[in-house]
Amino acid sequence: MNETKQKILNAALDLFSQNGFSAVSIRDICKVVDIKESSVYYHFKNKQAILDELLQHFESIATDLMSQLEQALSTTQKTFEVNLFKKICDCFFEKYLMDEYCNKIMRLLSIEHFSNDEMQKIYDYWIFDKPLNFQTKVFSLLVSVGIIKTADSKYLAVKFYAPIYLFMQRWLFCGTLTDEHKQFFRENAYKHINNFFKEMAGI
Amino acid sequence: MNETKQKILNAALDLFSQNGFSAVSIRDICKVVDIKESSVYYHFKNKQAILDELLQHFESIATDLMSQLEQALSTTQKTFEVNLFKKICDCFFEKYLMDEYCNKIMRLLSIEHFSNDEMQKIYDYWIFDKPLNFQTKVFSLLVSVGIIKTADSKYLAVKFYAPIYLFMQRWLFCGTLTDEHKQFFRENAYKHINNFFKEMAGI
Amino acid sequence: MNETKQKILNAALDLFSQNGFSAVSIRDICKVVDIKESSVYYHFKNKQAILDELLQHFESIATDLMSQLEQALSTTQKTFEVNLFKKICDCFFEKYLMDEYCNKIMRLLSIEHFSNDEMQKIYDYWIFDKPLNFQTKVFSLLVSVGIIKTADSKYLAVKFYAPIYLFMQRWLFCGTLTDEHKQFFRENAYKHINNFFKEMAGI
Amino acid sequence: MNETKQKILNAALDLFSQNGFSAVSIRDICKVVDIKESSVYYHFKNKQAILDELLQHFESIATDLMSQLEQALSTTQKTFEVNLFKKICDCFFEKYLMDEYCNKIMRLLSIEHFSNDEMQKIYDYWIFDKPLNFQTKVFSLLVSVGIIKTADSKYLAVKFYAPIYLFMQRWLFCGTLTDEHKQFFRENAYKHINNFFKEMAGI
DNA sequence: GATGAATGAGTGTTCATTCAT
DNA sequence: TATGAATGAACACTCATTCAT
Repeated sequence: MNETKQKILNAALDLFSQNGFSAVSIRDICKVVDIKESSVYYHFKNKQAILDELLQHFESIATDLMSQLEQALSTTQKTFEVNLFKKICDCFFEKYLMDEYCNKIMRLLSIEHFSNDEMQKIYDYWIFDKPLNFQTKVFSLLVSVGIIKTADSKYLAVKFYAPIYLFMQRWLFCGTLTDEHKQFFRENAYKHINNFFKEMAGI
Repeated sequence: MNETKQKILNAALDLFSQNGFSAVSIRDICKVVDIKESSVYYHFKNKQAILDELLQHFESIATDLMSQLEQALSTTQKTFEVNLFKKICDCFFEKYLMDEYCNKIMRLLSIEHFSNDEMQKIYDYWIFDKPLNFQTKVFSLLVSVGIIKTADSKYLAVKFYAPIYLFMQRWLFCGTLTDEHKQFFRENAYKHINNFFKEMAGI
Repeated sequence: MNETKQKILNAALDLFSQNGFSAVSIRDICKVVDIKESSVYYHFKNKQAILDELLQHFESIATDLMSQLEQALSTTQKTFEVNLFKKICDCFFEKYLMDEYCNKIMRLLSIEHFSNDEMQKIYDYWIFDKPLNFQTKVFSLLVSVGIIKTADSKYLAVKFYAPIYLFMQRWLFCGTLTDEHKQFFRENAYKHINNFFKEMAGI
Repeated sequence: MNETKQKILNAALDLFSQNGFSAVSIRDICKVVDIKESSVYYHFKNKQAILDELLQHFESIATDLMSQLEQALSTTQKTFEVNLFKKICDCFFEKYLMDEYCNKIMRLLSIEHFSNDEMQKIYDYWIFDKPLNFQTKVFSLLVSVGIIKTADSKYLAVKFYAPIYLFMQRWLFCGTLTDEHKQFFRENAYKHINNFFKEMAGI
């Protein structure tokens, strides 16, 4: 892709994820990229088009990761459960929640989903519905193979995901995404996951 | 308080909670209150002052409610646990999370905490730290009196609060605060609480 | 009416009538009125609203003049024909075609009616249809009282009005409306009218 | 001529004649021709140069037609009057007023002559002065050979041309040049011409 | 208490044009 | 021949704020 266009996208993502779409002006972006405002309109139809391209790219990444997970889930047999778990850690935590690009988009969605219907939809889908649905399927599997006794896999998914979501909001979606914050998130999240499965096994 | 001033505060809160502080103009507020823009400046130094007064009012409410809870906690003895539970439901759920005023402020904080340091602090304190701390104390009590075996009350607090927080974000802080959304939240939250204490008792 | 608002309307009319609506910027108007651009938006919702107010004022003037003429026509009897003729000269020529305000609007319409549907309608109505209709009625009357033999009053109206329309375009709607141009128009128009009625009488 | 250049000229004429010169952007033209904006500047020095070339072409066409008419007039003798009449219908009506190219230019001139001195001159010359002058000469001839009694051939020219000019404005220079409009014009114009000469003969 | 009037700074966007390739 | 990339100047419009009344 064109170099300037990519710079604009990068700068826009940085700024949007920190202040939201509407609070960032074309001028702000241009200051970072060091081009004139009119030049932006060579690469993008309008401000919204920058956002659209960022969101579209995010959705293609997220779609890909999620389909990898679905794939892993559908091919999982008793003996491969460990692999599924590893895949979830890799695709959902590292490459999704903690990935710099995805994370910035999520913070942007967190800001704008209040006043923008389209972003509300994307937010709900990728932050709530999709993860919870997938995790529900995972727990259904664990129930069906007898690892877990409880039948309400939907509630299990909430119990599993809610603390992670809380840590996300606490450490990943606040201010600048520092390594420190990332570390806080990782520690708390993994501690929770371990505890969760320990208790699960206990039941 | 002056009637017009109160009208301005009400209109501002409505609009701020739906679109965020910076996305709402003085014009927008005045359209609702049916006054001229310059009149606002008789009652408030500037736009920020409206926000400040709203936040201050929220903090006084929240402080009061929380101190009621702390009070209830400190006077709780074995026999009064049910009263404490009722108090939490009343002061934390009904009068705090689901109270119209508090809820609007929280949604406003949810929007603006990304780009505003002061609101970030208020958000973290009243949405994360304060509730989690209080609930940690409650679980400590329950442990100390032998109702609960597990010792990690901090993690218990997260496990208890995180689903509620997720439901808040899902049903209370999205779009307009309809009775339907409130009902969704209430159902899901209370179902979780009941399940939580059932499991707790089981352990 | 507010003084500044009136100044804006005057300046806008001057500029619009010379260059057309879209070729005139808010800046241009402000330079003339000596106010800042943002001040315009205190008095008018947007640029279009200035135009709308000008057109509306024109239409109220024109409506009034035309209803005076219709009135005069309906009360005309054989002996009052001279009065009707005088009324037409006064209301149609002096106060309509050659009136400064109306004339400027007509020139503006002449420019913009090509690319603006609403203005096309106004142009057609006030420049073509209304005058031709009225004049057709006048000739019908003259036929009915036996002054004129020919029955095709519609064509008579065209023959009467077309040269006037041509002189309008030639002298009134070109460049600045100077007294010289006005005089050219008046001379040619009245010469035509006299000739026209002389021939009429002859037939 | 270069193919692309011709395409640009065609597209420009279409657009200019509908919206005027300044309301049409290089972008608009390029969208039609399907080239990039910068390419235009290979063929033309600037936007104005496109207009100049269009106008120049029109003037050469018009000059040619008019000199044909002058030629026809100068060689006309009593017996050839019918041929002159036919020539006028052909060269002035069909190939000039109703010719697609000329018509578009005339509409463009009609729009821009208000704010552009050069186009004002061209407009006056080719729409008013030249036709009226020629027709004056024709009527002088008709007077000199005794067909017409009246001596004021200038006024005769106006009486002849003004209705045609009015029909032009009414049917040819408004909106898109449809066949329907063309037909309206033709009917009304020829009806006028016939009537005109009938009356003439009668006198 | 309230408002009419004004304004400086800023916003997204369009446009004709240039120039190296 | 054509275009990718850039830009300065302009545009309509918004906004928070001020101040005299």
